[in-house]
Amino acid sequence: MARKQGVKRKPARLAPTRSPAHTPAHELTVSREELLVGGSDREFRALIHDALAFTSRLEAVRDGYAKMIGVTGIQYTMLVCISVLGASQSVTVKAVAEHLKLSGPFVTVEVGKLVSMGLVEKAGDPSDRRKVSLSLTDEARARLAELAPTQRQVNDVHFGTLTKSDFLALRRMMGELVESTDNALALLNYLSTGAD
Amino acid sequence: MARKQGVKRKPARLAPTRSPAHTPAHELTVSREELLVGGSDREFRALIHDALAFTSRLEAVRDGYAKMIGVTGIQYTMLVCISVLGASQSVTVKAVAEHLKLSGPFVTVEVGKLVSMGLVEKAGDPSDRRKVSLSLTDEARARLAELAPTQRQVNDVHFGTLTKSDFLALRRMMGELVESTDNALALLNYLSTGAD
DNA sequence: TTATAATAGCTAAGTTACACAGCTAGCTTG
DNA sequence: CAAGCTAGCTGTGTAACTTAGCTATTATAA
Repeated sequence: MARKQGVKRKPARLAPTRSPAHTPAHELTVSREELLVGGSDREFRALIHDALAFTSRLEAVRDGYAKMIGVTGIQYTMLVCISVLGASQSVTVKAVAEHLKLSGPFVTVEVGKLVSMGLVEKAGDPSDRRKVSLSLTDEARARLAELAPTQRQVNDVHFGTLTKSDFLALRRMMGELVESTDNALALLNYLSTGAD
Repeated sequence: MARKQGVKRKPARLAPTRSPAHTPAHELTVSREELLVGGSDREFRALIHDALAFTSRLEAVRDGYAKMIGVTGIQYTMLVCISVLGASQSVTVKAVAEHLKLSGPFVTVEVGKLVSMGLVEKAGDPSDRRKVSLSLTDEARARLAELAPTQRQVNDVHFGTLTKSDFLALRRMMGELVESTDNALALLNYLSTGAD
């Protein structure tokens, strides 16, 4: 308030710190007994931390693949999404947006870039002319295909510690976690608006 | 080039699509037998998909907490980081950057905002005056603390499907996965520059 | 049949979360 | 004390989003 910045170029020397007296009494961030170890949520916090670190790296890997074929991370994701959805249905902008939980306009813009790069084709839907039907070009399919050997090597290293039963358990847990995630989000929304 | 935009308002009608003839022959993205089910990487892809969805939601939850105490997601993360690291050491900008794998300048800027919000204090380090020592203000600690009841409820729902042994297994796997992640990233980097 | 909603997509204009290059202040060492 | 290192800062750029609001088309109700 009283302090203006920009007046003096060199910042005032900071006062020396007092020693950190820290009462480490974090409050618990979970209460289910299954998730506490020795009454502490330390392991749980560590799990969250690791999970975040893990997928941040997962995204880094994805960005690497993306770069290899000359697109950005989200564009790569959209290419794969169009490829997957396209196997069973006509792919609209809206379908991509919903599947990736992105806004329609954002998909429009990024798909537009992919079109001008020659990686995606837009076709009108004869039955509903508001819709556009998205598909990969042969070029896009080729680029995706040439990534596969790299992906195999990288994934084999990345997931090299998992046993078969680890894999199956992880697969199951992730599925369950994703499902309960919407409930958690809804609860948070309720708590942060209704209550508080 | 030849095409100007803005000249015609209505875009040319798109040609109707050909039906999607899709050869679904995706190439495998893993080769370790432990990660294949019936010779297919479908389950593996689904796992990756779920993992990404899971942490995207985890981040949404985090953003929700952040909003409740009036900061952005990354600022909330930095507050928690300063709190955790501060319990055992003097926290520098660099320490936060390394722990969260962010660039130093980014931490500088965001911490600066937290300082002007009155949530973080910067103090000079008497033993090395290049360093600044970061700590939470009482206000910040109070805001974090008032979040805990919400977090407990949300996390109990979010992770309500995990049994104790699930939790422990997940914790172990995540730890392993995070470790091998650096190797995977290094391999990818090698493959995408050295080779290819 | 005409209003009138909906719906699909698009354009424009932000915002947030980052990174990198390059700078200065302070430390260290020959 | 000059060279070189390190911590932090400033400035600038980019990727990844969002919301508001528009148009074209389709569905619906009066």
